Amino acid sequence: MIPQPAINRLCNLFQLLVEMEHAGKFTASSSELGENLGIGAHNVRKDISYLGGMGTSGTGYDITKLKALIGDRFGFKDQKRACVVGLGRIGSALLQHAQIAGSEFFVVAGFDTNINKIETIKTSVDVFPAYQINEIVKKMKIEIGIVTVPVSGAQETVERLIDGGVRGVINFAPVHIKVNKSGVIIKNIDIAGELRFLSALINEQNN
Amino acid sequence: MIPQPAINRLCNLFQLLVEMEHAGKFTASSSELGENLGIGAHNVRKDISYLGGMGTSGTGYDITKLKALIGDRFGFKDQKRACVVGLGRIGSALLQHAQIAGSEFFVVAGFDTNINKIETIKTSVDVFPAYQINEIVKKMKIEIGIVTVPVSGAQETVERLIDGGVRGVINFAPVHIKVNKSGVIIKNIDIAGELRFLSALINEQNN
DNA sequence: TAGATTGTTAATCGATTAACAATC
DNA sequence: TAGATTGTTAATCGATTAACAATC
Repeated sequence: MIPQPAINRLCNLFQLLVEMEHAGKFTASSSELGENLGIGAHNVRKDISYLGGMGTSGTGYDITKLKALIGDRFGFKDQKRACVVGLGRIGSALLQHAQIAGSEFFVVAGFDTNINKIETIKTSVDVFPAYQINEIVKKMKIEIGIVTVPVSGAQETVERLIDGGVRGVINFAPVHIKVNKSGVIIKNIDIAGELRFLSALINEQNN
Repeated sequence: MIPQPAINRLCNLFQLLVEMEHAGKFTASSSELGENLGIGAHNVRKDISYLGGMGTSGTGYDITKLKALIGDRFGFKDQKRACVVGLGRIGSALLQHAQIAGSEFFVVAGFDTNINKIETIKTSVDVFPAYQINEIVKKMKIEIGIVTVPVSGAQETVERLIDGGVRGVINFAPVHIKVNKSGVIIKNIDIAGELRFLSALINEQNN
Protein backbone atom coordinates (compact mmCIF):
# COMPACT_ATOMS: atom_id res chain seq x y z
CA MET A 1 0.00 0.00 0.00
CA ILE A 2 1.76 3.12 -1.24
CA PRO A 3 0.85 6.35 0.55
CA GLN A 4 -1.16 8.74 -1.62
CA PRO A 5 1.38 11.59 -1.50
CA ALA A 6 3.99 9.14 -2.73
CA ILE A 7 1.74 8.05 -5.59
CA ASN A 8 1.30 11.67 -6.52
CA ARG A 9 5.04 12.32 -6.51
CA LEU A 10 5.65 9.20 -8.55
CA CYS A 11 3.21 10.51 -11.16
CA ASN A 12 5.23 13.71 -11.36
CA LEU A 13 8.40 11.70 -11.56
CA PHE A 14 6.93 9.72 -14.43
CA GLN A 15 6.29 12.88 -16.35
CA LEU A 16 9.80 14.14 -15.65
CA LEU A 17 11.24 10.86 -16.91
CA VAL A 18 9.24 11.16 -20.13
CA GLU A 19 10.80 14.56 -20.71
CA MET A 20 14.30 13.42 -19.81
CA GLU A 21 14.05 10.44 -22.11
CA HIS A 22 12.85 12.75 -24.82
CA ALA A 23 15.85 14.99 -24.21
CA GLY A 24 18.14 12.02 -24.86
CA LYS A 25 19.23 11.33 -21.27
CA PHE A 26 19.90 7.77 -20.13
CA THR A 27 20.50 7.86 -16.39
CA ALA A 28 19.75 10.15 -13.48
CA SER A 29 20.58 10.12 -9.78
CA SER A 30 18.03 10.57 -7.03
CA SER A 31 19.49 13.99 -6.26
CA GLU A 32 19.13 15.14 -9.85
CA LEU A 33 15.56 13.90 -10.00
CA GLY A 34 14.78 15.49 -6.65
CA GLU A 35 16.13 18.83 -7.77
CA ASN A 36 13.87 18.85 -10.79
CA LEU A 37 10.84 17.88 -8.75
CA GLY A 38 11.55 20.28 -5.92
CA ILE A 39 11.84 17.51 -3.33
CA GLY A 40 14.70 15.86 -1.45
CA ALA A 41 16.78 13.02 -2.86
CA HIS A 42 15.74 10.94 0.18
CA ASN A 43 12.17 11.35 -0.80
CA VAL A 44 12.78 10.25 -4.37
CA ARG A 45 14.58 7.08 -3.29
CA LYS A 46 11.95 6.32 -0.68
CA ASP A 47 9.14 6.70 -3.21
CA ILE A 48 10.88 4.51 -5.75
CA SER A 49 11.52 1.91 -3.08
CA TYR A 50 7.75 1.46 -2.74
CA LEU A 51 7.86 -0.02 -6.24
CA GLY A 52 10.70 -2.32 -5.26
CA GLY A 53 13.56 -0.13 -6.35
CA MET A 54 15.84 -0.75 -9.28
CA GLY A 55 18.62 1.81 -9.16
CA THR A 56 22.30 1.05 -9.48
CA SER A 57 24.51 2.14 -6.59
CA GLY A 58 27.10 4.58 -7.79
CA THR A 59 25.31 5.25 -11.07
CA GLY A 60 21.68 6.13 -10.34
CA TYR A 61 18.59 5.11 -12.24
CA ASP A 62 18.14 3.96 -15.81
CA ILE A 63 15.56 6.46 -17.05
CA THR A 64 13.79 4.14 -19.46
CA LYS A 65 13.60 1.30 -16.96
CA LEU A 66 12.39 3.52 -14.15
CA LYS A 67 9.75 5.02 -16.40
CA ALA A 68 8.58 1.54 -17.32
CA LEU A 69 8.53 0.49 -13.65
CA ILE A 70 6.22 3.35 -12.71
CA GLY A 71 4.14 3.09 -15.86
CA ASP A 72 3.57 -0.63 -15.40
CA ARG A 73 2.59 -0.26 -11.79
CA PHE A 74 0.09 2.51 -12.42
CA GLY A 75 -1.19 1.32 -15.78
CA PHE A 76 0.03 4.29 -17.81
CA LYS A 77 0.53 2.27 -20.94
CA ASP A 78 -3.12 1.77 -21.77
CA GLN A 79 -5.01 4.61 -23.38
CA LYS A 80 -7.78 5.94 -21.16
CA ARG A 81 -11.07 7.31 -22.44
CA ALA A 82 -12.50 10.42 -20.80
CA CYS A 83 -15.44 12.74 -21.35
CA VAL A 84 -16.16 16.35 -20.47
CA VAL A 85 -19.52 17.42 -19.05
CA GLY A 86 -20.35 21.12 -19.16
CA LEU A 87 -19.11 22.96 -22.21
CA GLY A 88 -18.56 26.42 -20.83
CA ARG A 89 -15.27 28.21 -21.28
CA ILE A 90 -13.16 25.78 -19.36
CA GLY A 91 -15.06 22.72 -20.44
CA SER A 92 -14.70 23.43 -24.11
CA ALA A 93 -11.04 24.33 -23.63
CA LEU A 94 -10.50 20.91 -22.04
CA LEU A 95 -12.44 19.21 -24.76
CA GLN A 96 -9.55 20.07 -27.07
CA HIS A 97 -6.74 20.27 -24.58
CA ALA A 98 -6.86 16.87 -22.96
CA GLN A 99 -6.10 15.09 -26.20
CA ILE A 100 -3.11 17.23 -26.93
CA ALA A 101 -1.36 17.12 -23.56
CA GLY A 102 0.87 14.31 -24.83
CA SER A 103 -0.76 12.20 -22.20
CA GLU A 104 -2.40 8.82 -22.33
CA PHE A 105 -5.86 10.37 -21.99
CA PHE A 106 -8.29 10.86 -24.79
CA VAL A 107 -11.41 12.92 -24.56
CA VAL A 108 -13.91 11.00 -26.66
CA ALA A 109 -17.15 12.81 -25.84
CA GLY A 110 -18.58 16.06 -24.55
CA PHE A 111 -21.94 16.75 -22.91
CA ASP A 112 -24.01 19.82 -22.14
CA THR A 113 -27.61 20.48 -21.11
CA ASN A 114 -27.82 23.37 -23.53
CA ILE A 115 -28.80 22.03 -26.94
CA ASN A 116 -27.79 25.24 -28.69
CA LYS A 117 -24.29 24.96 -27.35
CA ILE A 118 -24.06 21.44 -28.63
CA GLU A 119 -24.97 22.51 -32.12
CA THR A 120 -22.72 25.55 -32.13
CA ILE A 121 -19.56 24.06 -30.75
CA LYS A 122 -16.71 23.44 -33.16
CA THR A 123 -14.77 20.36 -32.23
CA SER A 124 -13.58 17.06 -33.56
CA VAL A 125 -14.99 15.36 -30.48
CA ASP A 126 -18.59 14.14 -30.53
CA VAL A 127 -20.93 16.17 -28.39
CA PHE A 128 -24.21 15.01 -26.82
CA PRO A 129 -27.06 16.32 -24.67
CA ALA A 130 -26.56 15.69 -20.96
CA TYR A 131 -29.45 13.24 -20.62
CA GLN A 132 -27.47 10.79 -22.74
CA ILE A 133 -24.53 10.65 -20.32
CA ASN A 134 -25.38 7.26 -18.88
CA GLU A 135 -26.00 5.66 -22.26
CA ILE A 136 -22.96 7.07 -24.05
CA VAL A 137 -20.55 6.44 -21.17
CA LYS A 138 -21.63 2.81 -21.21
CA LYS A 139 -21.47 2.48 -24.95
CA MET A 140 -18.07 4.13 -25.33
CA LYS A 141 -16.63 2.51 -22.20
CA ILE A 142 -15.52 5.85 -20.82
CA GLU A 143 -13.50 5.46 -17.65
CA ILE A 144 -13.03 9.04 -16.49
CA GLY A 145 -15.42 11.99 -16.33
CA ILE A 146 -14.34 15.61 -16.24
CA VAL A 147 -17.05 17.77 -14.72
CA THR A 148 -17.14 21.50 -15.46
CA VAL A 149 -20.80 22.21 -14.76
CA PRO A 150 -21.98 24.81 -12.23
CA VAL A 151 -22.13 23.87 -8.54
CA SER A 152 -25.88 23.27 -8.72
CA GLY A 153 -25.54 20.50 -11.29
CA ALA A 154 -22.35 18.83 -10.11
CA GLN A 155 -23.73 16.18 -7.75
CA GLU A 156 -26.29 14.94 -10.25
CA THR A 157 -23.80 14.96 -13.10
CA VAL A 158 -21.35 12.85 -11.15
CA GLU A 159 -24.09 10.39 -10.22
CA ARG A 160 -25.01 9.93 -13.87
CA LEU A 161 -21.39 9.41 -14.80
CA ILE A 162 -21.01 6.81 -12.08
CA ASP A 163 -24.20 5.08 -13.19
CA GLY A 164 -22.69 4.93 -16.64
CA GLY A 165 -19.68 3.11 -15.21
CA VAL A 166 -17.02 5.77 -14.83
CA ARG A 167 -14.25 4.84 -12.36
CA GLY A 168 -12.96 8.32 -11.59
CA VAL A 169 -14.04 11.92 -11.81
CA ILE A 170 -12.19 15.21 -11.99
CA ASN A 171 -14.58 17.80 -10.60
CA PHE A 172 -14.03 21.49 -11.27
CA ALA A 173 -17.13 22.62 -9.37
CA PRO A 174 -16.32 23.92 -5.90
CA VAL A 175 -18.50 21.47 -3.99
CA HIS A 176 -17.84 18.27 -2.14
CA ILE A 177 -19.45 15.42 -4.04
CA LYS A 178 -21.00 12.55 -2.11
CA VAL A 179 -20.33 9.13 -3.57
CA ASN A 180 -22.14 5.98 -2.53
CA LYS A 181 -20.55 3.50 -4.89
CA SER A 182 -17.25 2.22 -3.56
CA GLY A 183 -14.22 2.13 -5.80
CA VAL A 184 -15.04 5.43 -7.49
CA ILE A 185 -12.57 8.24 -6.93
CA ILE A 186 -13.30 11.95 -7.12
CA LYS A 187 -10.54 14.51 -7.48
CA ASN A 188 -11.40 18.17 -7.11
CA ILE A 189 -9.71 20.99 -8.97
CA ASP A 190 -10.89 24.35 -7.71
CA ILE A 191 -9.19 27.21 -9.48
CA ALA A 192 -10.90 30.00 -7.56
CA GLY A 193 -10.13 28.01 -4.43
CA GLU A 194 -6.45 27.81 -5.30
CA LEU A 195 -6.38 31.55 -5.84
CA ARG A 196 -7.96 32.04 -2.44
CA PHE A 197 -5.51 29.60 -0.84
CA LEU A 198 -2.59 31.36 -2.47
CA SER A 199 -3.79 34.71 -1.31
CA ALA A 200 -4.32 33.37 2.22
CA LEU A 201 -0.77 32.03 2.28
CA ILE A 202 0.61 35.36 1.11
CA ASN A 203 -1.40 37.08 3.78
CA GLU A 204 -0.18 34.69 6.49
CA GLN A 205 3.44 35.51 5.70
CA ASN A 206 2.84 39.11 6.63
CA ASN A 207 2.57 38.69 10.37
CA MET B 1 1.32 29.31 12.78
CA ILE B 2 -1.59 27.52 11.17
CA PRO B 3 -0.69 24.29 9.31
CA GLN B 4 -1.10 24.61 5.55
CA PRO B 5 -3.72 21.86 5.22
CA ALA B 6 -5.79 23.69 7.81
CA ILE B 7 -5.47 26.95 5.88
CA ASN B 8 -6.64 25.16 2.80
CA ARG B 9 -9.67 23.70 4.58
CA LEU B 10 -10.50 27.07 6.06
CA CYS B 11 -10.54 28.53 2.55
CA ASN B 12 -13.04 25.89 1.53
CA LEU B 13 -15.04 26.58 4.65
CA PHE B 14 -15.09 30.26 3.77
CA GLN B 15 -16.58 29.49 0.42
CA LEU B 16 -19.18 27.21 1.98
CA LEU B 17 -20.15 29.97 4.41
CA VAL B 18 -20.61 32.42 1.56
CA GLU B 19 -23.04 30.00 -0.04
CA MET B 20 -24.87 29.27 3.19
CA GLU B 21 -25.24 32.93 3.97
CA HIS B 22 -26.53 33.42 0.48
CA ALA B 23 -29.06 30.66 1.07
CA GLY B 24 -30.36 32.56 4.09
CA LYS B 25 -28.90 30.39 6.83
CA PHE B 26 -27.76 31.94 10.12
CA THR B 27 -26.05 29.25 12.14
CA ALA B 28 -24.37 25.92 11.52
CA SER B 29 -22.83 23.26 13.72
CA SER B 30 -19.38 21.80 13.18
CA SER B 31 -20.95 18.51 12.14
CA GLU B 32 -23.12 20.18 9.52
CA LEU B 33 -20.15 22.10 8.15
CA GLY B 34 -18.01 18.99 8.20
CA GLU B 35 -20.58 17.01 6.28
CA ASN B 36 -20.67 19.61 3.51
CA LEU B 37 -16.90 19.74 3.30
CA GLY B 38 -16.39 16.01 3.44
CA ILE B 39 -14.35 16.15 6.65
CA GLY B 40 -14.97 15.30 10.30
CA ALA B 41 -16.63 17.66 12.76
CA HIS B 42 -13.46 17.38 14.89
CA ASN B 43 -11.46 18.71 12.08
CA VAL B 44 -13.75 21.67 11.51
CA ARG B 45 -13.61 22.69 15.16
CA LYS B 46 -9.87 22.21 15.32
CA ASP B 47 -9.32 24.35 12.24
CA ILE B 48 -11.57 27.11 13.55
CA SER B 49 -9.78 26.98 16.87
CA TYR B 50 -6.58 28.09 15.10
CA LEU B 51 -8.33 31.39 14.52
CA GLY B 52 -9.29 31.63 18.17
CA GLY B 53 -12.70 30.02 17.94
CA MET B 54 -16.00 31.78 18.33
CA GLY B 55 -18.75 29.18 18.33
CA THR B 56 -21.50 28.93 20.86
CA SER B 57 -21.76 25.66 22.77
CA GLY B 58 -25.11 24.06 22.16
CA THR B 59 -25.86 26.24 19.15
CA GLY B 60 -22.94 26.13 16.77
CA TYR B 61 -21.41 28.94 14.73
CA ASP B 62 -22.87 32.23 13.57
CA ILE B 63 -22.32 31.99 9.83
CA THR B 64 -21.77 35.68 9.19
CA LYS B 65 -19.38 36.06 12.10
CA LEU B 66 -17.40 32.97 11.21
CA LYS B 67 -17.13 34.10 7.62
CA ALA B 68 -15.83 37.47 8.82
CA LEU B 69 -13.37 35.79 11.16
CA ILE B 70 -11.81 33.78 8.35
CA GLY B 71 -12.02 36.61 5.83
CA ASP B 72 -10.30 39.06 8.17
CA ARG B 73 -7.53 36.67 9.01
CA PHE B 74 -6.75 35.80 5.40
CA GLY B 75 -7.46 39.21 3.89
CA PHE B 76 -10.37 38.14 1.71
CA LYS B 77 -12.05 41.51 1.90
CA ASP B 78 -9.66 43.38 -0.31
CA GLN B 79 -9.94 42.94 -4.06
CA LYS B 80 -6.87 41.27 -5.57
CA ARG B 81 -5.50 42.03 -9.00
CA ALA B 82 -4.28 39.16 -11.14
CA CYS B 83 -2.99 38.68 -14.68
CA VAL B 84 -2.88 35.75 -17.07
CA VAL B 85 0.23 34.96 -19.12
CA GLY B 86 -0.19 32.66 -22.11
CA LEU B 87 -3.45 33.04 -23.99
CA GLY B 88 -3.96 29.55 -25.31
CA ARG B 89 -7.21 27.73 -24.77
CA ILE B 90 -7.02 27.59 -21.01
CA GLY B 91 -5.40 30.97 -20.62
CA SER B 92 -8.05 32.80 -22.58
CA ALA B 93 -10.79 30.89 -20.78
CA LEU B 94 -9.35 32.07 -17.47
CA LEU B 95 -9.02 35.60 -18.75
CA GLN B 96 -12.81 35.72 -18.69
CA HIS B 97 -13.57 33.18 -16.02
CA ALA B 98 -11.61 34.53 -13.07
CA GLN B 99 -13.61 37.72 -12.96
CA ILE B 100 -16.90 35.92 -12.99
CA ALA B 101 -16.19 33.34 -10.31
CA GLY B 102 -17.85 35.58 -7.72
CA SER B 103 -14.50 35.69 -6.04
CA GLU B 104 -12.42 38.59 -4.81
CA PHE B 105 -10.01 38.20 -7.72
CA PHE B 106 -9.96 40.36 -10.80
CA VAL B 107 -8.01 39.59 -13.89
CA VAL B 108 -6.83 42.99 -15.08
CA ALA B 109 -4.36 42.06 -17.80
CA GLY B 110 -3.38 39.29 -20.22
CA PHE B 111 -0.05 38.61 -21.91
CA ASP B 112 1.18 36.51 -24.80
CA THR B 113 4.32 36.32 -26.88
CA ASN B 114 2.30 35.94 -30.03
CA ILE B 115 1.39 39.39 -31.33
CA ASN B 116 -1.26 38.03 -33.65
CA LYS B 117 -3.07 36.40 -30.76
CA ILE B 118 -3.06 39.68 -28.90
CA GLU B 119 -4.71 41.47 -31.77
CA THR B 120 -7.24 38.74 -32.47
CA ILE B 121 -8.44 38.01 -28.97
CA LYS B 122 -11.86 39.27 -27.97
CA THR B 123 -11.96 40.32 -24.36
CA SER B 124 -12.78 43.19 -22.08
CA VAL B 125 -9.42 42.75 -20.37
CA ASP B 126 -6.39 44.59 -21.72
CA VAL B 127 -3.89 42.36 -23.44
CA PHE B 128 -0.16 43.03 -23.90
CA PRO B 129 2.92 41.45 -25.47
CA ALA B 130 4.93 39.32 -23.03
CA TYR B 131 7.98 41.59 -22.98
CA GLN B 132 5.87 44.17 -21.15
CA ILE B 133 5.10 41.88 -18.20
CA ASN B 134 7.49 43.55 -15.80
CA GLU B 135 6.40 47.07 -16.68
CA ILE B 136 2.64 46.45 -16.65
CA VAL B 137 2.68 44.34 -13.46
CA LYS B 138 4.46 47.21 -11.72
CA LYS B 139 2.20 49.87 -13.15
CA MET B 140 -1.05 48.05 -12.39
CA LYS B 141 0.15 46.73 -9.02
CA ILE B 142 -0.76 43.18 -9.94
CA GLU B 143 -0.32 40.81 -7.02
CA ILE B 144 -0.94 37.41 -8.57
CA GLY B 145 0.17 35.88 -11.85
CA ILE B 146 -1.55 32.99 -13.56
CA VAL B 147 0.81 31.18 -15.90
CA THR B 148 -0.55 29.09 -18.75
CA VAL B 149 2.46 29.11 -21.06
CA PRO B 150 4.18 25.92 -22.31
CA VAL B 151 6.72 24.20 -20.07
CA SER B 152 9.62 25.74 -21.98
CA GLY B 153 8.58 29.29 -21.14
CA ALA B 154 7.29 28.83 -17.62
CA GLN B 155 10.44 29.51 -15.59
CA GLU B 156 11.25 32.73 -17.43
CA THR B 157 7.65 33.92 -17.29
CA VAL B 158 7.52 33.46 -13.54
CA GLU B 159 10.81 35.30 -13.12
CA ARG B 160 9.48 38.27 -15.03
CA LEU B 161 6.31 38.29 -12.97
CA ILE B 162 8.33 38.22 -9.77
CA ASP B 163 10.56 41.02 -11.04
CA GLY B 164 7.41 42.99 -11.64
CA GLY B 165 6.45 42.53 -8.01
CA VAL B 166 3.96 39.69 -7.99
CA ARG B 167 3.56 37.97 -4.62
CA GLY B 168 2.08 34.69 -5.78
CA VAL B 169 1.82 32.57 -8.90
CA ILE B 170 -0.58 29.90 -10.07
CA ASN B 171 1.37 27.80 -12.53
CA PHE B 172 -0.43 25.49 -14.96
CA ALA B 173 2.74 24.28 -16.67
CA PRO B 174 3.84 20.86 -15.43
CA VAL B 175 7.29 21.90 -14.23
CA HIS B 176 8.74 22.77 -10.87
CA ILE B 177 9.60 26.45 -10.84
CA LYS B 178 12.69 27.61 -8.96
CA VAL B 179 12.23 30.81 -6.99
CA ASN B 180 15.07 32.80 -5.51
CA LYS B 181 13.13 35.67 -4.00
CA SER B 182 11.73 34.79 -0.59
CA GLY B 183 8.13 35.53 0.23
CA VAL B 184 6.89 34.54 -3.21
CA ILE B 185 4.59 31.55 -3.34
CA ILE B 186 4.05 29.26 -6.31
CA LYS B 187 1.04 26.98 -6.54
CA ASN B 188 0.93 24.39 -9.28
CA ILE B 189 -2.21 23.19 -11.00
CA ASP B 190 -1.47 20.31 -13.34
CA ILE B 191 -4.58 19.02 -15.03
CA ALA B 192 -2.90 16.25 -16.99
CA GLY B 193 -1.08 15.38 -13.77
CA GLU B 194 -4.33 15.10 -11.87
CA LEU B 195 -5.72 12.82 -14.56
CA ARG B 196 -2.63 10.67 -14.25
CA PHE B 197 -2.88 10.65 -10.47
CA LEU B 198 -6.55 9.73 -10.64
CA SER B 199 -5.84 6.92 -13.03
CA ALA B 200 -3.00 5.67 -10.82
CA LEU B 201 -5.31 5.61 -7.82
CA ILE B 202 -7.93 3.68 -9.75
CA ASN B 203 -5.29 1.24 -10.85
CA GLU B 204 -3.98 0.80 -7.30
CA GLN B 205 -7.40 -0.22 -6.07
CA ASN B 206 -7.39 -3.22 -8.36
CA ASN B 207 -4.84 -5.29 -6.49
C1' DT C 1 40.34 0.34 -5.25
C1' DA C 2 37.93 4.78 -4.22
C1' DG C 3 33.95 7.55 -5.12
C1' DA C 4 29.29 7.72 -5.82
C1' DT C 5 24.86 6.52 -4.95
C1' DT C 6 21.34 3.28 -3.71
C1' DG C 7 17.71 1.00 -0.48
C1' DT C 8 16.19 0.64 4.12
C1' DT C 9 15.92 1.18 8.93
C1' DA C 10 15.23 4.23 12.68
C1' DA C 11 14.12 8.91 14.45
C1' DT C 12 11.58 12.99 13.90
C1' DC C 13 8.06 15.61 12.86
C1' DG C 14 3.39 17.13 12.15
C1' DA C 15 -1.34 16.50 11.41
C1' DT C 16 -5.58 14.06 12.34
C1' DT C 17 -8.57 11.78 15.39
C1' DA C 18 -10.62 10.86 19.68
C1' DA C 19 -12.38 12.05 23.98
C1' DC C 20 -14.19 14.99 27.39
C1' DA C 21 -14.71 18.80 30.49
C1' DA C 22 -16.68 23.37 29.93
C1' DT C 23 -20.49 26.04 28.43
C1' DC C 24 -24.59 27.79 26.39
C1' DT D 1 -32.54 21.79 34.00
C1' DA D 2 -31.30 18.68 30.08
C1' DG D 3 -29.56 18.41 25.48
C1' DA D 4 -26.46 20.00 22.31
C1' DT D 5 -22.27 21.44 20.87
C1' DT D 6 -17.98 23.81 21.50
C1' DG D 7 -12.69 24.24 22.36
C1' DT D 8 -8.75 21.84 23.82
C1' DT D 9 -5.84 18.35 25.52
C1' DA D 10 -3.92 13.94 24.81
C1' DA D 11 -3.29 9.78 21.85
C1' DT D 12 -2.78 7.96 17.42
C1' DC D 13 -1.42 7.73 13.11
C1' DG D 14 1.30 8.39 9.04
C1' DA D 15 4.64 10.59 6.30
C1' DT D 16 9.07 12.82 5.86
C1' DT D 17 13.77 13.22 7.04
C1' DA D 18 18.11 11.59 8.42
C1' DA D 19 21.68 8.37 8.57
C1' DC D 20 24.29 4.54 7.11
C1' DA D 21 25.49 -0.02 5.68
C1' DA D 22 25.45 -2.33 1.24
C1' DT D 23 26.77 -2.18 -3.47
C1' DC D 24 28.25 -0.99 -7.99
